[in-house]
Amino acid sequence: MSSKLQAIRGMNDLLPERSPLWQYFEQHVRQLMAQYGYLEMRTPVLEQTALFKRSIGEVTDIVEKEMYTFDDRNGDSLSLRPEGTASVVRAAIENGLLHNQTHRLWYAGPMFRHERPQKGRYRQFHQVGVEVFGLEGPDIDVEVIALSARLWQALGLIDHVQLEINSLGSLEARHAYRARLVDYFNAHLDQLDEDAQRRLDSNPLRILDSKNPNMQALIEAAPRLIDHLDEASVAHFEGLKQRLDALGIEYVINTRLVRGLDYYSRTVFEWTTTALGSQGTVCAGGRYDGLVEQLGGKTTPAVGFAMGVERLILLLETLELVPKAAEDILDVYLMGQGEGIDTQLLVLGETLRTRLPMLRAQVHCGSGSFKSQLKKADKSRARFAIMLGEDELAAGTVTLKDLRGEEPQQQMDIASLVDRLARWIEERPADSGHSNRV
RNA sequence: GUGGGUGUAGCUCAGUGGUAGAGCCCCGGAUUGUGGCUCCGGUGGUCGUGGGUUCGAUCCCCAUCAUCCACCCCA
Repeated sequence: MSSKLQAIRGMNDLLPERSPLWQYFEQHVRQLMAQYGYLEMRTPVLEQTALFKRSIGEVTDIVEKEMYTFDDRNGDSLSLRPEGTASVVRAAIENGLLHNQTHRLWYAGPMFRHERPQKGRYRQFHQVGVEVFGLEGPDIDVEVIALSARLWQALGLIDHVQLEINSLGSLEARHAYRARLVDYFNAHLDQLDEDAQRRLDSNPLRILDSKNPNMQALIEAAPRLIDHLDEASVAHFEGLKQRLDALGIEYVINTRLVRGLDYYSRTVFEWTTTALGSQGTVCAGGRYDGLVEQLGGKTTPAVGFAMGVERLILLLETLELVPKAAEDILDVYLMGQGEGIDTQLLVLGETLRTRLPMLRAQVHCGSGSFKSQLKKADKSRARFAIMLGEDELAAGTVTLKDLRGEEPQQQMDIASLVDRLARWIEERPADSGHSNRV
């Protein structure tokens, strides 16, 4: 077995059969970002380990036991990025993007965490994220949430996800609350399970997230972060809710909603689903006003989110929300039989692609009976077969066969063929099936 | 990192202590150059890997790797 070459655990190949699905999703993302005027940022997958230690938090699980960290040949400690925000902030600082400017940015790409793989969770996984710098009001928080809501709308997911919001308050308010919470739990130490006792030191806010039914009463009675916010954060949160209401975006306030990463403050939100088992969060984000400064830039308010692409695609598949047309990759399949026909097919294919750049055409290569070629044409999911044989060659025509409709096949010259296919391109279904839904 | 389930054909899975099967897929055929439905035929597997028990293991045992689900963590 040791000699067998295989992919690294938790790292998956995207097979051709599934790539149209990903492209369907990615096209919606690109269109969405364009709609809001967000610009794409691309950063390396490798960074200095120190970047993540300083941003995510030295004692978080992600940094302590889930990062792919190794020494470079010259002894520098490098890490594969476990998330996108730290890199974007680093790049923004390094390239001077944050000097009294605002930026609305997005990114997409692979992230790496050494976790035990399970449904919707892999060691190399993909995120699409948004980061906005230089804007401090709840208005931009709402824009970012509205942007994500629009994506769910476009993908047909809006009825299957729920928005949860909370406020973590200022850093000071949160630290003060954290102390109160630790006191509270310390007073009831005997009721805490093993996990909770461990978290009491590392991340006490996470105890509020516990799924242990035996602790729910204790958690219910715990002091609530939302009751201990500073005044400015309360106003910010009110502003957030008021604007969400104005946009008709439904939400629930989840006072137990916290973040695994240290850099968040004030607004936090999560889009969740019940359709994916235990990996219910498909998108999460919030405000991180302190991070830029923490990483050496000048104080800059910031807000953003990241979504898990694998989880969203899984959700689309589970709910059967991917329009069939998204998996059609061909309009026409060119085939035929006879002396020198293969060359004629290649020529015709190139002619059609030149005349109709939007046409998706594939030419049959290799041998095969007429029957088997037609079978391949059918399998290819192309709408039409274009057939060329000795008859057509002699007459200077081609035969167009509609593989999916009622119309009988027809012999025609090339000009008519181009006209007919041009009409098809006009009427063929867009693969963005849900975007027109109200 | 912890617990449990599963590894047999490209895919989904049966199966037996005496070296293996189905369906789908793929290929070919059912009169000339016509797919989808049907029928017939065919290709294809060192039964995840290594070791042990045994006269003999795909089957029992151990280990290992992979995968799935949950915990943990998180998008």
